[in-house]
Amino acid sequence: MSKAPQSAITPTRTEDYPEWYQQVIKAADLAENSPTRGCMVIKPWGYALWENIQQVLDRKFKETGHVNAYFPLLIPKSFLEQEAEHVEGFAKECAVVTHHRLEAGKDGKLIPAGELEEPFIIRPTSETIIGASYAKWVQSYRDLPILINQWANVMRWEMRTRMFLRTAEFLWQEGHTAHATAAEAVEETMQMLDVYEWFAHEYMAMPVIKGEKTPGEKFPGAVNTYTIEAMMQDGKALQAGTSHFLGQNFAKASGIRFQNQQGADEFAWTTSWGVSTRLIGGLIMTHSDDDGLIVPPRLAPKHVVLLPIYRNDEEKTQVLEYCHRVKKELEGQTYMGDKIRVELDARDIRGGEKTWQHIKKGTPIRAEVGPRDMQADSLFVGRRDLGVKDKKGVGRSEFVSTITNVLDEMQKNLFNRALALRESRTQTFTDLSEFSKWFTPKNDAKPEIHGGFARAYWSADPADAKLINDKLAELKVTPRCIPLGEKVPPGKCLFTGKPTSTQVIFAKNY
RNA sequence: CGGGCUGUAGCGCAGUUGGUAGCGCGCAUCGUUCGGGACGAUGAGGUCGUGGGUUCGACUCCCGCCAGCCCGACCA
Repeated sequence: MSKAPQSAITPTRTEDYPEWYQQVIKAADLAENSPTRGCMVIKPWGYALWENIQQVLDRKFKETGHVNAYFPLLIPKSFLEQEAEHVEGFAKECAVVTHHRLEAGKDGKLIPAGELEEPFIIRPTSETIIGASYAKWVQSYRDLPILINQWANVMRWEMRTRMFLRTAEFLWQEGHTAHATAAEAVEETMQMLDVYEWFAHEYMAMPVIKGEKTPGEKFPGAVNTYTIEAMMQDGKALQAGTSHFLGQNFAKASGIRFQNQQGADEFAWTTSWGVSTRLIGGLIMTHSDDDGLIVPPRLAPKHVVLLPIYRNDEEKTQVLEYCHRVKKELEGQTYMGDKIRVELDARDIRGGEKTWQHIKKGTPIRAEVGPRDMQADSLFVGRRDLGVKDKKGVGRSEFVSTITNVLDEMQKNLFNRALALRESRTQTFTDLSEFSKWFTPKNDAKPEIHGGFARAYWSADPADAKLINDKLAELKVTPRCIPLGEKVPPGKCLFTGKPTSTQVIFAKNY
C-alpha cells in the first residue's frame, strides 16, 4: 500500500513557495549546501544543466565574434579602488586574502602567517583586473575592438544566501569588450542583451522582458545597465542577465587609451555582460511543479529515460536487449544539432521509486518497457509537462521517429505556460493605493503568493528618488526595468504626480 | 554588525528533577512483493559541537569558546 502524498514535493508551491524551491533542488538532486559558508555543491544533474547552458552560450558568443580567455581569481586591492562607484558597490561584499602561509600553532591548529604587503580581493567581478591587461594591449585604434569572454567563478560575501539564486561563490561568464567609439560599445551592449533574450526564450523557455535599469539599480560604475527580467511562478522578478555600457569610466580607471586615426589620444569605450548559475534557479522557478523539477528539453541532461520492467532473469535479458535497441535508435535521431540523450536506468530498485526519481529530476520523457510492451513492440510513454498519470502506449517506430517533434512541442508548451502566467500577473497601475494593495500580502508573517509585475509611470527626476524609494522599500518592491522598445504616451508619475513619459516595471525580486 | 534560537547516528528529531543514549527516515542482508512512491524480520552506524568547572559520577548543572540557522541592514 502506498502512503505517498498527493504531490512528490512537500510543501507545495501554494503552501510555502520558498521551502518548495529548496525541496525541489533536493529532490532533483541538483545541489546541496556545503560546509563552506554560503557556498553550494553543484551535483552532477545540476552541473549538467550548467554545462548545457555553457555550451549553447559559448557557441553563440563565438558566433558573435568573441573569444575566451582567463584572468586571475585574485585582484590586487588597489585595482578595485580605481573606480569610485565600483568600490562603493562591491567593497562591502568582498572576501580578502591577507596572508600567504599557514604555520602550525599549539593544538595543531593552523595560524595564518606571512602577511601580504598588499592584500588581494577575491574577484567579485573582473572589470578592474581585465582592464589592467587591456590597458597594456591597446595602443592604437587598430588594436580595437577587444572582444573577450571568460568562464569563471566569482565571490560575493552575501549575508543571506539561497542555492543558485544567491551563493557566496557562483559560476558565470563575464564578457568584457573595449571599443574605439561609444556607438560601437553601445551596439555591443545591446547585441549581448539580445543574445541573452534569445537564450532565455529559445533554450530556457523562460520569457523575459528586456529593459534598462533605473539609476538606482544599475551596475556600480556603469553608464547604463540593461537587463532581462523574468517572472517566477510566485510573481517575483528574477534578474536573469545583465549587459552594461560602461562608457569610459573603467577605461579611465584602468588607463585603457589609444591613438585614434587622427592621432589624438582617447580613452576606450567598454562593456561588460554576464549570466550566472542563477539561471538554474530561474529555470527551476519558471517551470517546475509540485512533483519536482521540469527541465526544458533543449537544456535537459537526458531527453529520454528508459525504464525497464521485468520479473525474472529471463524477462530481464529480453527487456534490456529491447531497451538497448530502442536507445540506439533514439540516439540515431538529432535534436538541436546533437544526438538524442538517452538514459537506460537499469538500476536494481523498485519500479515506482525509480519512476518518481525521474519525475522529480524533470527528465522530459519517461518510457516504460515491460514484457507486455515489448510483445506489442511499443513503449509506455509519459511526458513531464503533462500529468503523471497521463501515459500512453506508443509504437516503437513511431516513438523514435516523432521524438524530436514531441520534445519541440514540450519546449513550446513550457514557454507558453510561463508566458501565460506572466501575462496573468502583470498589471498597469495609475493609483498608488491600488499599487500598494497589490503588493501587500494578506498574511504578513507568511506571505501568500501575491502581486507580480506592475507597470506604472515613474519620474526620473533624481530629486524624487528618495521619496519613491522609501515608498517602494516599505512594500519591499523595486523598480525592475524600463522596458525597451516601447513607446508610451506621456503620463503622470505614480508616486509624485509629475509629468513623465517613462514607464517602469516594478516587482518584488530575488 | 545589532536581536533571537539551535548544536545528540548520514538526515530529521526525542530524551534525562545528574547514573555513559533512543525514535523516524535512510543504509545492509534475507523473505514476501512488484506496470503508481511496498511490507516484515534481522543488522550496521554515536568519544551527545568544543574547552574548562562542580560532582563519586555530566549528554543533563555552571562559565568560556566555536559553528550554524532565523529576523533586520545589503544583494548577480
